[in-house]
Amino acid sequence: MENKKISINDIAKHLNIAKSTVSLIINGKADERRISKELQAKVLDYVREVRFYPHHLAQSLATGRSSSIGLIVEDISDSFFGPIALMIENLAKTKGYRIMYSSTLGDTNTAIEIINFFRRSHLDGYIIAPAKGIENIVKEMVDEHTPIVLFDRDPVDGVDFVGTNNREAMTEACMHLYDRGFRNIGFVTLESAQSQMQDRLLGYKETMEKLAIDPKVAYISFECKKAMKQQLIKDFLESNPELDAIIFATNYLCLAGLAAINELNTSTKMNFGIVSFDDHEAFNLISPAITAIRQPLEELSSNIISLLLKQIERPIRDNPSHVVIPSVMKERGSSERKT
Amino acid sequence: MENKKISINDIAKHLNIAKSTVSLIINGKADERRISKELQAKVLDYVREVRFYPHHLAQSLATGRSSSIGLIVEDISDSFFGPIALMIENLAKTKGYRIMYSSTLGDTNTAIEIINFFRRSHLDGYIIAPAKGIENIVKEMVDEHTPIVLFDRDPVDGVDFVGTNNREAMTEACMHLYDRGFRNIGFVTLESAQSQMQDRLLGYKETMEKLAIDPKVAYISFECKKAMKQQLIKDFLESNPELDAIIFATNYLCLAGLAAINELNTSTKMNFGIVSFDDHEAFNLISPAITAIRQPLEELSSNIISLLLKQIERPIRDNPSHVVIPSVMKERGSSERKT
DNA sequence: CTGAAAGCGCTTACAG
DNA sequence: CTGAAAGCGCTTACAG
Repeated sequence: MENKKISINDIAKHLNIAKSTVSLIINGKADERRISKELQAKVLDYVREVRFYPHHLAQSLATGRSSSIGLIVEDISDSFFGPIALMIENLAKTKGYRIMYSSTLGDTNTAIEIINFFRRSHLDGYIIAPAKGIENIVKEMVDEHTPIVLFDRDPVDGVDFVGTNNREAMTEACMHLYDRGFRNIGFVTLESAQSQMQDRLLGYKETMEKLAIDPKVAYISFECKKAMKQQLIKDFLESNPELDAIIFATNYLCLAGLAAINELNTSTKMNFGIVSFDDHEAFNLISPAITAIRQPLEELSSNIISLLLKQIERPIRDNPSHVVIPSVMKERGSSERKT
Repeated sequence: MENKKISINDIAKHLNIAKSTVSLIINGKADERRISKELQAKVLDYVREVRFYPHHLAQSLATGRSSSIGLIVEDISDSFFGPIALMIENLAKTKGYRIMYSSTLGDTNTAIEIINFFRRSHLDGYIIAPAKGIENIVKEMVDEHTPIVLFDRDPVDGVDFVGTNNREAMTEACMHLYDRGFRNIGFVTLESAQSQMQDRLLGYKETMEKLAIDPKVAYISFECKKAMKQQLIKDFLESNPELDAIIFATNYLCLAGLAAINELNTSTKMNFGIVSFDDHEAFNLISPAITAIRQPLEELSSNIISLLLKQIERPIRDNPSHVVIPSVMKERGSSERKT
């Protein structure tokens, strides 16, 4: 009750000094303005006594800096974006920035709404895993000199980007299976125009061509429910009985695929080669354990945040960075030599 | 470049009217103030033309409402908090609120820092899965009439709370295993004073006593790495060879435990009863599939947000709510009748 | 029907 | 060494 929002004015009044003086002292600019140590101590003591914290919004409005970063991902509960969000938050926190986040669920309109909503807060910077169709709004922001880093997919010309080597990693996965004796390698991917998915597809197709293997691809819609995904993959497997290995373009497709494989008769699934793009905490527990292409989440996160902070601190935009951090394959039982 | 931050002032100047008029029109209060339709149209057209969006911070400062909610969880990348965060965000969005989130990683000091950081922004409300030792700061906020809802653990007297029936659900899990012939049921839990963990432990101990079964409990530290957790569980199993079933107090403990069990010799793990508190997307894929106690994430989320919005909209605090939403057990292969 | 003024809680030249 | 003033971009009584 009595704790009714104290302000810098109240403090100034109580201490009989100007509020500018209070502001300077609180912000550690007292020495450079040569304010007496006694006054400083007096103010700081009182500030502590009444537990005064400057109002962030007012500070932001006055300084033009919000100390907040907008993080826009596809799905915060996803096993790729969740950990990245956590790491980015922790890194940002050490530099005094907080995170405002939002999930687009891959929808263009949602993404645009979120971005515009965030822009009204004049955040200091944006980290975005872009949904399709937001190139224009991103360019608008760049034109306004808003610090912005894209990641994971769909780089935009002239904008900092951080991602992994999807195509090469997929090539490696294909060769890995081939080297271990698998000759009929299928690919289960999302029906998606996003660049990271296209690159994975491309890596697969190229390599199949090089190996003179007939490519077999299942395209699954992102929107359909898990049970539906599972059914579609099952259909795919049943109509392509010659397949002896499958590469999944994402870990949740792999999970759905494993459920599908479990439904098939045992003979089919014996000695079936499997590789997943993106690791998963449960891949080690399934038998056989699932071989996975792991994205280096920590390095992705640290590159993202450091590029953004560089832009925030030095708004003179130099050449945009395009950082590619290679994924590494973690071999497990599911891709052991075909016997 | 030319897009340099237009303001309500610029608009007023350009149109030769007062900025208060612009403000009223933008906020849809033009009719009630009987501003001519022509003026309204003129202003709105111009606003659209120059793509003007009111500065959120300035609005907040003037109105005292930030339209933002602080969400403080233990770990945003966790399979419990991630989905809850997503659902809360989506529900909040429909009411015009955005989310600022942060992860405490269970650390008291981190939690207090985060809360104080957020408080400086004078957010409209807070949703918190409390870390230990933040009761005082929570009470402080309540005294200041800050809308706040706690969830998942450690309710505080006089503060709205949403959680599940940990104790009863654990009792159910114990009885479930007992009914299926398991007679030596162990319990693997976190070394944690959090109420939800204590309640699960209590449910286990009580039921064991009732069943005249000797309780066997492993306490694992939250901080230790996954490999370490796995090792500790393995030790526990080896030193208690009579166990024929295990209940895990969280899903990630279960994942670590499954890895531990995999390392044991095959005879031990055959016909071993397993139940996990909290479901996991991979539990269906492991064989046998893992029986789990599922928390109703959607209902938890919707209750949390609606309690908070009620507080925000009607700051006259009435009796605090304490909502308990029962979990339901999903039976799978890992708890089939012992043969 | 519309405008001038005060205020939200800060910061930052500027002046002395 | 310290204070008075203007301003950040809004909203909201108040006045006419």
